[in-house]
Amino acid sequence: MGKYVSDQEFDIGMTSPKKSSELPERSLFLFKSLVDHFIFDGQPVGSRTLARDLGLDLSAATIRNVMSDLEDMGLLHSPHTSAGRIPTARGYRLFVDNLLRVGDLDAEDIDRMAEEMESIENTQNLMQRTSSMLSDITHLASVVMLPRIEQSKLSQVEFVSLSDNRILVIFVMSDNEIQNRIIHTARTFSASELEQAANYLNKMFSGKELNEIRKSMVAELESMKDNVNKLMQTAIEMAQQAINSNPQDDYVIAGETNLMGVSGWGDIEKLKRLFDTFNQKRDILHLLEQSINAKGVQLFIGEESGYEVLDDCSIVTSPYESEGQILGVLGVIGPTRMDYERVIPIVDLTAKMLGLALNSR
Amino acid sequence: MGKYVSDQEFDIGMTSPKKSSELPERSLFLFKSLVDHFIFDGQPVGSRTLARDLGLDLSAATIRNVMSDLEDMGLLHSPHTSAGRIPTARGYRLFVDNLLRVGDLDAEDIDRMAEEMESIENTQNLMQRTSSMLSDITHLASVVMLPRIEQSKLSQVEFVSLSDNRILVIFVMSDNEIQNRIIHTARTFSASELEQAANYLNKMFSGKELNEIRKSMVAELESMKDNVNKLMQTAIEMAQQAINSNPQDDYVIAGETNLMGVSGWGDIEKLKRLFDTFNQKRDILHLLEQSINAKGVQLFIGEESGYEVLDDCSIVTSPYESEGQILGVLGVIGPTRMDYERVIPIVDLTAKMLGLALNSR
DNA sequence: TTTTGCACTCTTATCGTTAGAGTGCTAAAT
DNA sequence: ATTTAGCACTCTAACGATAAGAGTGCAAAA
Repeated sequence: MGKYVSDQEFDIGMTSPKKSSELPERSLFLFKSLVDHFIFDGQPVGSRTLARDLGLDLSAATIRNVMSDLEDMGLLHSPHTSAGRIPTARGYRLFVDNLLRVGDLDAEDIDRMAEEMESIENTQNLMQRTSSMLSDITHLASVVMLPRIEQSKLSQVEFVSLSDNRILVIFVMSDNEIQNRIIHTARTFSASELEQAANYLNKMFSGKELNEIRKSMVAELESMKDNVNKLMQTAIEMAQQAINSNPQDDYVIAGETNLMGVSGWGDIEKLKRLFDTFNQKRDILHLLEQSINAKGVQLFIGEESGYEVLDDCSIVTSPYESEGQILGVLGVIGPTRMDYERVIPIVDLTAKMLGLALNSR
Repeated sequence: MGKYVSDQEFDIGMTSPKKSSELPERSLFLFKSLVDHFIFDGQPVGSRTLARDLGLDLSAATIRNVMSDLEDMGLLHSPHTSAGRIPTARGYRLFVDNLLRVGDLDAEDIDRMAEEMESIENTQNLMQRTSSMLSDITHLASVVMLPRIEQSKLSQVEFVSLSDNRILVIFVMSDNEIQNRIIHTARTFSASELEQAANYLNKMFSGKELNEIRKSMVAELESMKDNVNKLMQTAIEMAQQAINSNPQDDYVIAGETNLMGVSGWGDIEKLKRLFDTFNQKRDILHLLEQSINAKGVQLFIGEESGYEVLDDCSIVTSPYESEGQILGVLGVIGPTRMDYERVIPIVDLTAKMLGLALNSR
């Protein structure tokens, strides 16, 4: 298996891309160096350090002037007078939009990942493992939104009669995922009635997406009112009921603990709020859904996410798709000061590989 | 619904219960007061405070003498010379074994809990919600071990043929839990063959526990060698295969974040190790399994658990059972300095209610 | 435009000091 | 024989002063 080479320019922007011509070459170079430096060791970086570490023939004072300009433009920020400077959210944005050169991936990581993904049969497990691998490789927290079952296709319906008017409804989805629900019916149905109903539904809906099915069902129910095949009606109501109550979890998360002990993350109260947010899932889910129609990797840097708890976080997401159909979103969550050059291609590739793994089913 | 009144003496001890006669009444009283005090506000408590807060006609000096004795016996411990004293693990042990008077529960909590439990149909969800409620009420982290599927009874087996030699095996368990697995077969089976096989298995094994089934299967396979009903043999192998791969999670956990920001829990590295332990599940599971044959509530205080990460924690567990059969263990994890008088009856009751909820299915 | 020099600011670490809390011990009191 | 009072002692936490170090900004020189 070959090395990963980014095969597209990442469209990472939410804001219109800055014209880099607004800034002289040198300022940009210094800026990038500063961000690199800060990402590396997490300390505010001052003019001296930069002058020393860069091979350039520039004095600290010159660099100070440049930095002062950059600060005026809102790209840098000083925690206090005698500290160095750190990038602002806008600074990171410029950095990832215009300055970033995403690296290649370690071929070994890729092989391991591909191998493991192929060996997993169950979709739920696949998502779980994908998330684990993603967080292991990036050393960040990782989330994988589960594929919307509405968007996967129904492959087969079966009814199994249990005791006492209880019927087990089984939906076999095209990705081998099984959905099942026990429903209670008004009267008892015979085995042949159930078989008949299942046949009907299979003929009718097999191969269709669940949300498609949901729509046509309403019409179906109408046209059937007088037709009076009571069983059919009940069967469809059953299926309706089974679709509507969708208790599946919305995403899996892994490696949250990687966020503990991130330098500068000393505040335990903040950390608690962050973890609570993960557990409630609602906010994170909204955020992920915003990326579901993005063409590729997407970033939310600091306050850009719009959620206060995530102010010190960056989120890197990518939708994953199978057979041209977007199924969900995955991504990582980490400190704004994360190694974007490394993380972005990893997220990108993971999404693609997950798509492939889902394809081969 | 009435108030909860403890209907048994909790057998909480791991060590042989201390004879309280070894200590004079007054010392015991002072000791209990000190523990109460420390549990309440988390600060080491000194002789002055105790003398003041207790109505007793004792000077601080006297109390100091008593405390000194208690310290010699390993029940108390001073963080440093000029701090007050705090209970040791052995101290807590004495406290819960001999000094504890468990309180009654808030009737409102009980009603809410019972109501919610009844309304949940799916076992997995029941466990999840039970854990959430338990952590909400106690403000601690809570774990609920999932019922061993080996110990729940098989109610029905069904085979559904999918395309390409793939067969969906469905086990309907007595608690309405559904187990299913897709298996691959060497050849294609007709619908009637599958039905026949299912009928056979149902007749053979319905109403039996899975571990029981597993045992008899081996014998079954032997006796069938020459009998040559190939289908049967395959069917049994299928079921065997389905039972063996048991991908279910071992426990659910809720409210971990309650452990963040516990006073004295400032060390973020420790916290990370604790959360990692939760995620790996292995150690916690071992611990829970130790309580599976206890008669009732069981406590592991501080180092008693034997796991270093849990040195500052206490774990309160109780097995839950349904129809006389022990199904699993639930419990809470919190700082050693937790409100035992409140927590113990809650854990006890939750286990009982979970048992009841499982019964009525 | 860049650099040098310098005054200035702010953080961090260190040290000494002090106040307060709590102990342990001894001698007196009950 | 207990209990209490008195007192010296220890340790922590808080405060302030001080000094070192890092980094800035600005003005004047290169």
